[in-house]
Amino acid sequence: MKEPTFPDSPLADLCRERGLKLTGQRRTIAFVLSDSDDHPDVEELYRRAVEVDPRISIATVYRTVRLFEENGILQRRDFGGGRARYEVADGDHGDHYHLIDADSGKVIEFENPKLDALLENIVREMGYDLVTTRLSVVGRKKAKPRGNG
Amino acid sequence: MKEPTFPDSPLADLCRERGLKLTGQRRTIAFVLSDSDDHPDVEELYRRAVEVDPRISIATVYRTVRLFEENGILQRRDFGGGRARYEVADGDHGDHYHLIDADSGKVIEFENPKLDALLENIVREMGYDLVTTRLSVVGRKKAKPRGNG
DNA sequence: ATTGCAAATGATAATCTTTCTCATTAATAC
DNA sequence: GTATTAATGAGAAAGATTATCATTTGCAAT
Ligand SMILES: [Mn+2]
Ligand SMILES: [Mn+2]
Ligand SMILES: [Zn+2]
Ligand SMILES: [Zn+2]
Repeated sequence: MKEPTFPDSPLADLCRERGLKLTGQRRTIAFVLSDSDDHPDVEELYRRAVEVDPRISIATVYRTVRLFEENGILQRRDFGGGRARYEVADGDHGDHYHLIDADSGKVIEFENPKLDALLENIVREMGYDLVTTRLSVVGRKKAKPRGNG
Repeated sequence: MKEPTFPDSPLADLCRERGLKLTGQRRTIAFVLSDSDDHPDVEELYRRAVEVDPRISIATVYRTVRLFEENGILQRRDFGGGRARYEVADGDHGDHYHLIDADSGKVIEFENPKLDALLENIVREMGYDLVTTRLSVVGRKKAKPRGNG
């Protein structure tokens, strides 16, 4: 019966601004998401959310990420591996791409205006307007070249 | 009891070269794949294979695309929509990318050496060797600008 | 051509992620 | 505080893929 107390997160505010009903669960999930700077999948979000408020079900996490994505609050990512992953669609964080370490699975973000522009141009020259770019590269850490091999 | 007769496809030969046992089913699936120039999913491959030889199960199609992918014969693609899609990893067809028409779902292939090089460079400058590029863009057909609106 | 054996197949169960159902609960407006 | 309506929880269902296991088959050695 005791409700956990935590401040309204930026995402919770966004939720309100869009006229979405701000339930306890959504407030919790929004808090967890605002607090994350990685790319959790639904199971991981569920774990983090339960830690803040155990009165939450995984069904609601699924529902909420879908809702947030439909409302432009979240971005869904697919890094392979079968489950969707999510991150905040942050205005000032900006569009970015992902490099996945082939050995560790670690996700490294990067931006590149040249790449932005090139993709725009390619698509335009094919007679289309760019709607979405789905891009991730897998790489393997280079062995540092040594003076004496 | 009657076996369908069709010539060995390039992929069937590849299969033999790699020392993979060339079963009737694999010959059929290889034939169907060699005959395709699109990006079928497993269900679609199954449909095409059954047309050539009904003595084939979808389990074997799943097994075979996995085997072929592990052996560099096939490439798996993910265009969203829940099912993996496949195309021949053709040496002379070359690496290419995919533009998906947002309205029709049609897949349009393109190559772009500048893009190849840029991605290589970006990844290298982050200290990695490029292993795989997963890239597809979604676009919407531009309305042709008209002299009189 | 026959035989022997390991590997592949077919049918179906199991798994995994995500969505749906429906009875119950809770958020917002009055 | 009450009413209304939407959201939630628990579990069933769906959809894609993989695993299981008895049976069949490719292929190499006779
Ligand atoms: Mn995927
Ligand atoms: Mn997918
Ligand atoms: Zn990111
Ligand atoms: Zn292609």
